[in-house]
Amino acid sequence: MEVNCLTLKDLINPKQARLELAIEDGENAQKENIFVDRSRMAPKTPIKNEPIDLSKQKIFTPERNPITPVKLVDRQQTEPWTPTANLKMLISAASPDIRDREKKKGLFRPIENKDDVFTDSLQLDIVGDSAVDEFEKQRPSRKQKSLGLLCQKFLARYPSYPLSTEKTTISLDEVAVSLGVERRRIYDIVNVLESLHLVSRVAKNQYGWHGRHSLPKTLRTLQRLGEEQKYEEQMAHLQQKELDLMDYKFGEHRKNGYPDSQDQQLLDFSEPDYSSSSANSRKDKSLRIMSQKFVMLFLVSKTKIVTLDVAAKILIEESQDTPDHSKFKTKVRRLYDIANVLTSLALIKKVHVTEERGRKPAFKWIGPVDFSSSGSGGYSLEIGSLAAVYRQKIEDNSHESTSVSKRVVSTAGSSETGFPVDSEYCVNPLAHQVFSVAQDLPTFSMQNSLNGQVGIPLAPVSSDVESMKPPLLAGQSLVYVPSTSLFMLCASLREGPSPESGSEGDGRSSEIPATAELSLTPSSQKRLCEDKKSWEEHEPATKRQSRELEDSPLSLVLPKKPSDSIEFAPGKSMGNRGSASLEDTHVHGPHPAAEEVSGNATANCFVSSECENPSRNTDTEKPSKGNESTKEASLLQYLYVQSPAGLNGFHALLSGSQTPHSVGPPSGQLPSFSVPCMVLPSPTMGPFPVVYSPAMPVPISSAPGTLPNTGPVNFSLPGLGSAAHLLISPAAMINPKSSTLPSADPQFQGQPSLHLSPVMARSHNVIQPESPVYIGHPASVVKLQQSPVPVTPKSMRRTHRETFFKTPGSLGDPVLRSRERNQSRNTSSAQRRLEIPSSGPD
DNA sequence: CTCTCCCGCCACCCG
DNA sequence: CGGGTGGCGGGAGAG
Repeated sequence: MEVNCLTLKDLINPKQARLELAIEDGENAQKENIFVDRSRMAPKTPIKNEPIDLSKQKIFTPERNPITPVKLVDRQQTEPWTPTANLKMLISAASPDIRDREKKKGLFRPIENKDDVFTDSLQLDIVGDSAVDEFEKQRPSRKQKSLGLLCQKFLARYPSYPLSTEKTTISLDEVAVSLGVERRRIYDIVNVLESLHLVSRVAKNQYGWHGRHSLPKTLRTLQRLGEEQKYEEQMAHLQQKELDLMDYKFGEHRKNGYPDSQDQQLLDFSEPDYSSSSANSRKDKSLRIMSQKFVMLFLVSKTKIVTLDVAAKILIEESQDTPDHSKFKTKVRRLYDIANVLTSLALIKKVHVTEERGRKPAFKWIGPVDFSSSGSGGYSLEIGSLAAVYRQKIEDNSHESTSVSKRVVSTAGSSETGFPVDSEYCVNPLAHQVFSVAQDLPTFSMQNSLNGQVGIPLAPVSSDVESMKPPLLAGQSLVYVPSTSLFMLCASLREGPSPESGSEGDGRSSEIPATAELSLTPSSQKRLCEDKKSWEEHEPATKRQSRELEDSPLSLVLPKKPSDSIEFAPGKSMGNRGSASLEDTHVHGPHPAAEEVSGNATANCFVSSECENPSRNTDTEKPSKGNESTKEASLLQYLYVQSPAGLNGFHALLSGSQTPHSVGPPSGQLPSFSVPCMVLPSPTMGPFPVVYSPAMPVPISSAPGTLPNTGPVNFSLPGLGSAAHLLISPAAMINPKSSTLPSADPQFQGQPSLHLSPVMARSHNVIQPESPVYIGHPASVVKLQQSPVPVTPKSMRRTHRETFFKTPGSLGDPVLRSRERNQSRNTSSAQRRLEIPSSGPD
């Protein structure tokens, strides 16, 4: 009720309402960090504040950050109505229908306006005087209402990696109100999130927020399922067909007898982690299932690119729907909805695939890949049928000219992987891929690569690696193309495919039995769910964390922000060696520029040590590691590789001593490679050498616990400053994209960074802007730049937040606030509602 | 034009 | 039955 009042009030006098809110904020800010605060704070900490649309939004610029709250306030005061409000008014005036509609939605609208207002205000600041632009932006364009944006807002409310102890409940009503949308839209978001286990239904109108902790696991499961479903095959089949037939007729493929029957149930493993009683009674949950299948397609795809039409066709086939055009159309619509959510999760990114036929909308998986199915290795690619040769051109929307057209020959087994695309984005940089990439690199624009991010395959994906991996050569593993200022570091850790898989399976099994079992049957899946559930619910946080490590929240991590730059598994933060080591490293190494080598070595040592020490991988290791690492460091040997001509002065140091403990190629063919390596960029790159020391040897799967362990990758940039060091967890490297993208997706990435030490943050801040790696990504840059200051409160804050959950410093954090708010809400829904008015509408 | 996908009607289902 | 859910597809904005 009160909510209504509030909204009405707002409606009547938005400005006033806003002020009131502000006041309240001030009052309550400390106990309740509310959105309101957020909005105000936003200027300071843009990151959390606004969900940034990775793919779409270019609007946001660093400038925004500087904005001071004061200004914001002033502006608001001076401007009675926000542009958005005006716009809306105009619109409603113009259209009676709209007006009516507005009235109907009256309750929601106000809030929505508020949101818009804030957003607008920010934008305005950015834009400056250009009223026109402002207007344009102000207008509640379709984009502003897009599901993706909405989803980002939604996600912004919750921590990506909530503490295990903390249970966040999501009230659909509340969310809908606070986001100013109809509940219907929230369902769309929640359904997709639920399909990934980011949330689960707790009760009517109530969802539990789980965050991304289990995402890797879920993805792994989906990948496996996808493999079982032979989606890859199906996709290949469809693609091939398209080549052959311009007109695709539904039903043609069915004969293939792809397993479709099980899907429903299998996919249905989305059973909530919370023992949600009611949970999914919905008749079909098709959106959820669709979402899962869609994800599966990416996961099984070698290219990690899925065109909507193919996805739609596969889905239609499976659903046994009559393949009429309308169905197809509808499917595609749904896929867009799903894709929007997935995009806001930084799991996929939009691209276009150009084939003979023309350009097709598609999405590329940019999320974590380290979770790779590896384990069982069960399903080997037997895609002999794929022997289709097709040429695809993938364009990254984000940037103009660069499109790479590649010819992909998929021969049985190996070829598919060869997709340039992957390499392009470095999602899964395999040695061979790297090669191809290198050739193509010139064509890529920085942006592209950046968007895609730099990827270092720390944990080779078994599937991909196995079949395709060519022998690794020192030269191959690292590619640096100065000309484009794009540099890619690719190292594949494991060589022996077989060994890897085996090891992986073992390790994994040991660690996560449930996973191994996933298998095909629905029951198993359910089990999975249950396991997860129990796991989350009952398992001690510490244990859980350790496990999670494997899962790789890490992969998500790319340092958007200084603090974020290094993400560790959330759990890790607590005591994991990984984090500790990193910190130590930072502490030690930061100073001397000269340290490029020595310092790097040190850093590497740490990393390598981790790698070398299998034990560490397991949960056993701890902070103590730092010491050990140091010791070991001394032992490490590096091979200095002169920059190949092509590399333009890029230097690489490879540690020869290291041997992949877990993976250890039987013959030790490429032992040298498995080692962490240091890469020193040439002058081109700038003063700072980049050191990359992936814990290559450890296949993720093989040493699940270690995963994170793989050890952080160190990039040290002596030139930048004394302290400039970048440590990137291997996992992170794997999914550079995600990390990079994160900029768009502040919350996710930002939060994870538990371990960043101030130094780290500092260094990042300094470095990133300049570092080639980051250049391409506008968003990332922004974030990075956010805190030019050596140690930004923000970064610190985050760190604390993540690590300790709640700290004084974190107060300012919107996310945290929201989280807290939610928790408080949990207590009573009624209260929540009450709160909403005041706090909710930020 | 095509691509996207918002919007909200209305059918399901559950309590 | 009422209300929470969510399938579905018309139709319009964006490019």
